[in-house]
Amino acid sequence: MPKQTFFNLSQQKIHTLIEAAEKEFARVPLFEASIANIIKTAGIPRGSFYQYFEDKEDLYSYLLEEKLKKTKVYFLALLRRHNGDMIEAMKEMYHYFLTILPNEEERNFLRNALLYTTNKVENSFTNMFDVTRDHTIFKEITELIDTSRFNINEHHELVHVFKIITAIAFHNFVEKTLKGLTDEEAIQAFSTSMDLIKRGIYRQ
Amino acid sequence: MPKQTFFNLSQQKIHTLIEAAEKEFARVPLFEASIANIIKTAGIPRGSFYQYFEDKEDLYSYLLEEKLKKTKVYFLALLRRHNGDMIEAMKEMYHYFLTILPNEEERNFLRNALLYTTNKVENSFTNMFDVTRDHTIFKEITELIDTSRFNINEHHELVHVFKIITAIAFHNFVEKTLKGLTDEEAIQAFSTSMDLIKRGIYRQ
DNA sequence: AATAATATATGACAGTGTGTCATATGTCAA
DNA sequence: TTGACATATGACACACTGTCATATATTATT
Repeated sequence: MPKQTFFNLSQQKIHTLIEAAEKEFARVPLFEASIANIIKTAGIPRGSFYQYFEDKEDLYSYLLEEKLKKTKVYFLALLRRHNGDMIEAMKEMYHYFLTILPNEEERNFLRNALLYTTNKVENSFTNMFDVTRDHTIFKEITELIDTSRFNINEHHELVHVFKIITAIAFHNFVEKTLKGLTDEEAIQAFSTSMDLIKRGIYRQ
Repeated sequence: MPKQTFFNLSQQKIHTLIEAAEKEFARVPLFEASIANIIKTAGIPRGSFYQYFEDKEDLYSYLLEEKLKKTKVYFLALLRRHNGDMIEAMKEMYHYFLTILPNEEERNFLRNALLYTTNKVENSFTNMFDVTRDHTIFKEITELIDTSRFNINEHHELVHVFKIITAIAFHNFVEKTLKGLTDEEAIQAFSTSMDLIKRGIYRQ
């Protein structure tokens, strides 16, 4: 978490800094990103950076979490729109990330995050469902989900269902990027996988 | 790929170098690993390292691929033992990685690989099934798998099934590590997920 | 055996980046 | 006006990387 000093900064300065950081993290993945570059772009002295943040990762985690928060909100909206059909909501989410994301920089940032810190991102997303962490959000989500649709015995299996769906979604995204699949191919592959787990992969 | 010069080295020297590298990559994830450390442990001059490898990643990828090769062979053996039941084979594989892996260093190496280069590892594993890459291995595997068990229409859906299973396995491993779950909890969670996708998550 | 051609070894060095710290400057309450 | 505290700044020590000129070994050629 950034230090209080950072949050005390003027809106203007915060904005400049975040812009500079996003640019750098869109250019290269975290491990290649350099503080030197960020402060050069933002026009602040080296010492100041360490006044605001612990280190590179501190700043990165902050940006990432902010983006994930928005993503979660968006997912909730999708869930509502699809009357609690988790899989349909996720399909649209996937589609959104592939084709509708606004600008190049945003897409590159996401790409770098997913390719090089997959576990961090995936886990943060998955944890939307984790009861032990945040009761309110869990309740909000589970209320939205149409569990009658699911073939589950106990309520806690719902968490597993969500994890399965996201694990597959992330896997597909990574594969798409690494193999250079087209958006259509990726969406098609994801749909196939979703259909498979819907109906079950073993014969009844 | 390491340069020819590396492979021309004496068995002794190769062994020392690999030992040193494995130690370093078990200590920290790739991005924190330092060549300086490896050459110090191996007792070779800096210049020599660059005579053998392109850079840090070159050496790392080589080690990882070697380990993955062995893993794939092991998985094939498991598949045979379980008469082509992919899910049972994967359950045992998961169990093997969690509890039977020989020594601490091996476990840490794996841990760092899976937490920080998940996509690389996961994809290499998944590609066992990729027809476009290596026909022979694909054939060998598909012949082992008892497809009659599966609820699939076309043969290519088999690839999806494998991807789904591995995606979930990797996800669970990462989650186990990050949340510090016990081996039993992790195996239990994985089993639950497998059972869910076997029977299908949607009501028929 | 002498020489040339080629492969390998070595460590000094320039370049780049990180995190720290002593010092300077600003802010605000007593 | 002063002191206490918060913030800003850039020089610096340290760590690591990749390269290159030079030294040495190996093999082929006459």
